Amino acid sequence: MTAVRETASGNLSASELVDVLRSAIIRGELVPKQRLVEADLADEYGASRGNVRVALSELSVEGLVERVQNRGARVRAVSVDEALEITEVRAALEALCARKAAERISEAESADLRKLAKEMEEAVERGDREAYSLCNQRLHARIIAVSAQKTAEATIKRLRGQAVRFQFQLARQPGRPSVSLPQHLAIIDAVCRHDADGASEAMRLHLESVADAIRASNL
Amino acid sequence: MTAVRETASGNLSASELVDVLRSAIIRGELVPKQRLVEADLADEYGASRGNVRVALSELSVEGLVERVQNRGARVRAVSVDEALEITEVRAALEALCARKAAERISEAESADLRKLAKEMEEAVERGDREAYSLCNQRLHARIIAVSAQKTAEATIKRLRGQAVRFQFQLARQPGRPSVSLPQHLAIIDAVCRHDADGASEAMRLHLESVADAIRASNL
DNA sequence: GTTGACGAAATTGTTAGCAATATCGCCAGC
DNA sequence: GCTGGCGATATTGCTAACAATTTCGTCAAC
Repeated sequence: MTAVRETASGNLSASELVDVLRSAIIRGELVPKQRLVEADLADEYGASRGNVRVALSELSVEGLVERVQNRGARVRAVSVDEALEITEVRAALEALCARKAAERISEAESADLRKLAKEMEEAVERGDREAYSLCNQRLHARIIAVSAQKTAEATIKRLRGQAVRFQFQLARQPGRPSVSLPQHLAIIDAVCRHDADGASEAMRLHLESVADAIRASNL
Repeated sequence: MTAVRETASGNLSASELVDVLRSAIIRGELVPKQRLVEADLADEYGASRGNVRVALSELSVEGLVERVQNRGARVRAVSVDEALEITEVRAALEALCARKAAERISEAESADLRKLAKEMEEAVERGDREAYSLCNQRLHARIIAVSAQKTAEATIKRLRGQAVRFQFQLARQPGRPSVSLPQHLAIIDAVCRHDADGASEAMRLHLESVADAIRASNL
């Protein structure tokens, strides 16, 4: 006899379960407003209810899950207004990172970034959305890594997790790449030229434009 | 015989315990690097070990507690470098809030802020550090409230909690008020005049100066 | 004197079960 | 037909006990 559920692989520890659930929420496997019944999740992922409980607590601090006393947990639904706020905060934080990155980028990292710029141009040229989206993520991650700002990095990561639904939706928008490509190139150029003010401003403008796109798409 | 510990009042729930422990860490009752043994805390605060466990998990997500698998939890010790990073992130975020506050402040709120400015001047004039420090906190809180940026507010609050040790140390510095007072007044003035750019820049400069003071005090 | 193995004690990780609370369906009364 | 109580069920909150892991002291061997 085969198991009823194949998702339940083995016994997950509390910390593993946090990662699994976070990933499930971010990937959209668990949708906003969906109820998260402790016993069901324990069954589904093959963990004890106590561990599910701890995981839900942590995810609620991260802002991915909403808990109400005695009434359980649900996947938090982020409104458009909230997504805009989050994008503005990200703009401020990533602008800071871009500034720091421009100040301390090395030759090797600089060459790496310029290669990425070329990849992005090519992806757009041949209309490969998938590749462009991946490059986009890599670019933001790379700049944050070069900036070496741990606090900002952790904060941005958490915020990205909350707004991921909108990012996803945005990447599918028709004319989007032709708007964002020049912005991305401007950011890379400024960072590589050690132009701190320029990098900061270019990043801020880029994320302002993201905010505008979110505003436009859901109005 | 009197009880060995009088702190254990009653049975605390998990959510209450989080607040109690957070407060204890921020107030310095539990010092950095101090080990947090689950059984001891349960005993001390009159809660079950399970609830202590959940509370420590949540506080570790908040960045106040450091956990290592199978080796327990301790109060996280924030280094000077980290405090500087945190202050820079706060600078970016609070500058954003100051900008938004300048854009949407009402007449009533404006009058309130100007009254606070007068209070601060008077506190400095009569050398009342305590009062000035309280006004300082109120000012930052007020501007964040007026800005109505929930995401930024939550993020700033968390970061403040982590760096509170340095804030405290800073407030006791001798010449500090004479440096920060004009900055505070400039912020208030710009916000009340609906000068968004000015408010943002004034706040950024103020927190840059805080970063400088931290840098100087611990070198 | 130092090193390393061994075992006891301390501490964390996990699980199952009980108690408390909220939710839902049902039925009487208006 | 609608409203409001009432009991059954579903679900969360909590606790105590058990299992696994790490830490620390002891002691023998070199």
